[in-house]
Amino acid sequence: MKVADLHPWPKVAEEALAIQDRLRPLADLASAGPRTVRTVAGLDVAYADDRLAAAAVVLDAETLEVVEETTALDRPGFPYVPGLFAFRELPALVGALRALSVTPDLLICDGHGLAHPKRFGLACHLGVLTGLPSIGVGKTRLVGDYDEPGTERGAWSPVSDGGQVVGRALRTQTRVRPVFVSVGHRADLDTACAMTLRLTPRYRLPETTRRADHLSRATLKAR
DNA sequence: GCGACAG
DNA sequence: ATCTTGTCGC
Repeated sequence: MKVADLHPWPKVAEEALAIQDRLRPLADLASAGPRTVRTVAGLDVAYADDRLAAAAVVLDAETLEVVEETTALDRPGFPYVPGLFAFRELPALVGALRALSVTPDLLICDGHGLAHPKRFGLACHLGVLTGLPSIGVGKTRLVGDYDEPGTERGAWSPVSDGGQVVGRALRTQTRVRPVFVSVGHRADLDTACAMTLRLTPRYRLPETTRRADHLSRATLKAR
């Protein structure tokens, strides 16, 4: 699939922050989620020494069967800095997405979207770059306060930051710690949570990110 | 000055 | 993210 060019890529935090400020207005956080979601793409990155491997796995949203999977190798071009995480993984992720022959209906990112200090996490950034609906499903909180949701699968509670609801703590498995769902681009929070639940029939994390996680690690070992 | 801090 | 042994449980 086609993805907008990244250049110029920032080298330091100051430049990265400027890019976030410039792209933030382009994120569509208001419109309703896609009407029909037939395919969903999971994305993840694995690290080793001075290398990283990104993987994109497209699943049939109905059967959860693999439709296509791609990978891309890269070198760390930016350090890990909370809030600027996207600048570390985006190049590799975009590489994997460009290798895809199909265009997924929704992107499931391993990290946050709106639930970010500048309201422009990885999911927003990737959504703007691809123009595709995207959501963020993180394993831990980055910003915001929230009450522990009920113990049953499906229970959730809002995550608020600066007097604004930026996402939800969603229980995907009964008595298992929740995941953090937030909007990225062209998707609403209800749809994001509904999709997350559809993708977690058995485990805490979406089947999409689990598959992408395995593939990225295997790719790193293979070379 | 002391915590908090996606992966 | 990654480094790591054993251990509890299906």
